[in-house]
Amino acid sequence: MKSDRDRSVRLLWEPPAEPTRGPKAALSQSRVVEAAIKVADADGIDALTMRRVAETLGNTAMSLYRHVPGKSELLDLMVDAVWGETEPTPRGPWRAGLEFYARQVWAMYRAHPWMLQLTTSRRMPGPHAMTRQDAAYAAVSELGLAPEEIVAVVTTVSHFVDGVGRTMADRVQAERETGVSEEDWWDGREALWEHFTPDRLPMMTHIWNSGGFERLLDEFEFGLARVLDGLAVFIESEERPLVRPQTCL
Amino acid sequence: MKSDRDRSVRLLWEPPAEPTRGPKAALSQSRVVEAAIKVADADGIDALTMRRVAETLGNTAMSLYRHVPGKSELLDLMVDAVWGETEPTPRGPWRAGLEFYARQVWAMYRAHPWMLQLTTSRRMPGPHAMTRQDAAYAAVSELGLAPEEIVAVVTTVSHFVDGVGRTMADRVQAERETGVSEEDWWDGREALWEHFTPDRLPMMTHIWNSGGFERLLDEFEFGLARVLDGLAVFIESEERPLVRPQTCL
DNA sequence: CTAGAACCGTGTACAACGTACACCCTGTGT
DNA sequence: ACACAGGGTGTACGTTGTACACGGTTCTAG
Repeated sequence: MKSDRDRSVRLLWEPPAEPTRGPKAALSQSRVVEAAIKVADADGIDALTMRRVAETLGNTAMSLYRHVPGKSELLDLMVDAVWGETEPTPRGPWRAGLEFYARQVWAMYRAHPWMLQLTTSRRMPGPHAMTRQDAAYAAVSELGLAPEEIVAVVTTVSHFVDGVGRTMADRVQAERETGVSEEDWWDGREALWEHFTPDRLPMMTHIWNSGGFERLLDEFEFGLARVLDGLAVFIESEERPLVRPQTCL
Repeated sequence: MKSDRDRSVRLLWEPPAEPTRGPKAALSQSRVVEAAIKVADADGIDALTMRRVAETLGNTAMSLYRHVPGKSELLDLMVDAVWGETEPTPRGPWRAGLEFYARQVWAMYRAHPWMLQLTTSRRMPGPHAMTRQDAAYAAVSELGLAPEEIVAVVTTVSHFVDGVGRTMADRVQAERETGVSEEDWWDGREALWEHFTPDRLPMMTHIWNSGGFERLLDEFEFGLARVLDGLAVFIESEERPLVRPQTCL
């Protein structure tokens, strides 16, 4: 148990020690991670099998296990490698900082939608993810907020970006799996439209008939502006209401 | 293809036709869906196998296929059944309405965290999910918003709730899989704390030392209040800036 | 300079998954 | 009475992660 967890920590935070003996390795940890990211980018997280990664490297599945303890740890490494591609939030006014952070994460999710399909909570955090988050905290560090308020503010932005990202990622995956674009998919749904009757779905039919679904606003841009507006209200208010968790599961 | 999609629509929107001939069925579509939800609630979405569901019903795996076309469609049915457990948003002031909607969805996610691990975008929407969303649109229908603005406002709330829900769901799943509570997990991470040095992670060590991570604010309550504040700024402003998508993937 | 340890990659094998298929049994409409 | 529609079972296949034993390669200790 303990050794397992310590091993995972070392795996992410310390560079792999290179051996002094044995034949020269054709593979390496970074090459495996790189290849795995490429596979996930190209064909989605479901296509990421050990056999497939090995194949793109010209080796067999079991060869990967010399460089990576298992698939779960490979995912850890992939996640942190992708975080490493982002820019840390620079110092500056809080709103610009949070916006920068949000855009970086959003760009990351767009480039690697599979990131959102990986469970993140208990996954071991790596150094890149941590430093990026640290820089985001720094963006709101000089507003006189309590420490827990700093965390809450950044977390709120993260949750929003995660939310938009997830629906985007789902869309990408669905398009890849079915080979049908979002529009074509919904167009082919005559059997569904039959159930769109004004008595059952009054608002939806109204929005539909007035073309509201055809000229949608940008989900990310719209939502981000609102979230930052809301945080501004909080940050600029004199007395800030503290919200403590009561039964937070 | 076409018949496939039409079949999925009928599966969700029309009650299953009951047969006139043949032996009395021990199972039924609703019993299968019910059992599947119970399994997912108890042991997570990964434990939801056809064999396992059948077992809890006292049957074999293949028997399920008489009542459900396949696992994917079973998931569709589970999702819509859970939506059916929520209250539709009542009429009233917009802010109370959106708050009600957010709390309903949040409660739904807390009761069934696996909902957030299912891909939602291309999943066939069922009648319950649709009517709930319709009622949410209705909450902001009388503010003089353009149709696409109505959609954007509700979508923003949804994205936030999805975001909080996801981290909550991840936490629940991790606790179940490892049998270790969130606190114990992080406590056992000495090897990780060694890397928490002020030069690498200045903000995090500062927040940590001042105990900010130990008295966190309620993520849902805090974030929801900010998001609604931000939407209020938008709704009450005279000229609303329209944000159109440019290259939305 | 040589023996052996350390290391790299391979091949085989297993359990668990969704589900296609062939089968037998049960009950109703003609 | 009988055909047949429908319910449930047993077997089997392909795919997944990975444990294990093995053979080849290179550096280090004696």
